[in-house]
Amino acid sequence: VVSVRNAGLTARERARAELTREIKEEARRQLATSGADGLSLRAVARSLGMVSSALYRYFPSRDDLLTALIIDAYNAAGSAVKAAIGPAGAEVGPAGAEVGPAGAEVGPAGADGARARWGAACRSVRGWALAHPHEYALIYGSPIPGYRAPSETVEPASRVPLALIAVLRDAVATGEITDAPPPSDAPAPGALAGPVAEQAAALASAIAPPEGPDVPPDVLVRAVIAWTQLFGMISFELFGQFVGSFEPADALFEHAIAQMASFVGFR
Amino acid sequence: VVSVRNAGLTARERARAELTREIKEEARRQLATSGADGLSLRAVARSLGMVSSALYRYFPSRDDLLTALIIDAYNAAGSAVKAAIGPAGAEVGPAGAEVGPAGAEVGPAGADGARARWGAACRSVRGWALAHPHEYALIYGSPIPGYRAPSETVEPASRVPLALIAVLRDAVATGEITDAPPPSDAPAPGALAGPVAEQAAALASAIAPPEGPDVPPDVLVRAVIAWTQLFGMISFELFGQFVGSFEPADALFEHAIAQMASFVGFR
DNA sequence: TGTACATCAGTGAACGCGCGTTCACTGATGTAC
DNA sequence: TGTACATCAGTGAACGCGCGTTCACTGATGTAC
Repeated sequence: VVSVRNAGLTARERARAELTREIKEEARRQLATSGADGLSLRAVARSLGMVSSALYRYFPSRDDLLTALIIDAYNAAGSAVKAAIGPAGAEVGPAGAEVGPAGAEVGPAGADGARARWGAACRSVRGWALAHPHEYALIYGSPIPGYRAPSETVEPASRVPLALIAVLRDAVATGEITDAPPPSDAPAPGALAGPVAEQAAALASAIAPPEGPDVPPDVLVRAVIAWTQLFGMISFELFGQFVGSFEPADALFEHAIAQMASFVGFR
Repeated sequence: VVSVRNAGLTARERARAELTREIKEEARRQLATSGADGLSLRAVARSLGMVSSALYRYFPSRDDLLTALIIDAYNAAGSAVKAAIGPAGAEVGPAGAEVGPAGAEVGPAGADGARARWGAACRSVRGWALAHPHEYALIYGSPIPGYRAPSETVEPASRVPLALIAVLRDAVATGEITDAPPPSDAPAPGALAGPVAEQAAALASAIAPPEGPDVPPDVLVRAVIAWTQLFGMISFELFGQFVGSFEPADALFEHAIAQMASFVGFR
């Protein structure tokens, strides 16, 4: 019986899918109190009214359960960002790169302008992190001692960065981002140094779509800086480094997002 | 017997100080393999050739040992930064704030200019983090489940930020930092919004020295953004988010430090 | 300077607990003819 | 449509392990007179 979607699933298969979901859900709940490496198969089984050995029908080991949670978390974060930035922007043809940095006011990329989409992406990362702090810690916090992430986590981990890059690419295509370094008076510190330029160029061409313009290395590097700023700020907020100064941090985030968007070069 | 320094210490006292040090050292070593919440008193005792109950003569509980490690880590990070920025800059008198943002090339604050000191501070944080990744994770990584940091950790935790602020203050005093927001063409996104302005002003006056100029809120907020950028980038490097793109990250760090120094307003 | 007593460091056994994983098993669900 | 067999989910007991903390104890180090 080849099943399409859900209908053709046998009772056993449906039960298995359901229980797999419930196990992960309960495990996520326990992350909150015990942290990643306090996660206990026995405790999860107990909460589900099962015997601990039964879980081995669903996950061959504790680490595999952890891997599943990590992949889910990356996917959830990626989906949040993708939903925030909306559909892919203007589908420019292969030769759309010559718009120049002094375009009109309204960028035609997607429903919103590129700057707004970038801001929405940043906000959505923070929003997801605040709503799921333990899953955030799972993927962006300290590594779990004794756990080696298998290669299946690599692709999910790239979803957020790729979504951000998509915004960059659209912005470059529509001229909503200025290629030149941000107007700093001193000429020296703004220029891309050797190794960074190489790494950025390599990355830019690795992620270049089959057709359409590249993201210039300058832009890419500035975006990486903004990206690390965002995650640093989220980590500080979640992990308590702001207590007594910038808490609540909502306003600080809005300010930082705007500043860093300008820094990246968004018009 | 009132002891001065080390001389007047009794043999018992010296032995106790020595063993306390060794226990913490061994515990730090174990952080590397087991992580913070895998830290085991029994394992530490075993490595030291003692029986586990003996440790209770030195630390009343596992959490107290953790607290000691956390305080040590904060202090070590703080010392690294303080050593990097060198002696406090130009000791300007109470009315040294009127230098204006268009000063001369060579800033007379300390041995180096303020921009160089800021850069050195950033580099020293990263250097310390790379040399002590597990202690970095202990204080700046995900919170340890079930552990509540006692209030004694608050003061050590403030050492790094206070050191950075000292650089800012010196720079403001000597006019090595431009108060105006970084030259962004759009006027709106650069301005400080309501709540951030208030939080920044409150913080600025809370940390103001008895005499001498304040750090303007704009500068403070931009420095916070740069500060979170630095820690975000360090965390990404240590926790493995850069693998395959910007690794090794030395050049990226140098570039980011320069860019963010300009962003903060350092001349 | 020497003795009597108090303080302290470290021992070893024990309490009570939780963990991941394996294994032989029972009973239900699915499949092939 | 019904039967025989294979697959799978869940059980319960067990293995071997490690943990934090307490407690009564021995022996060494320090202190007061």
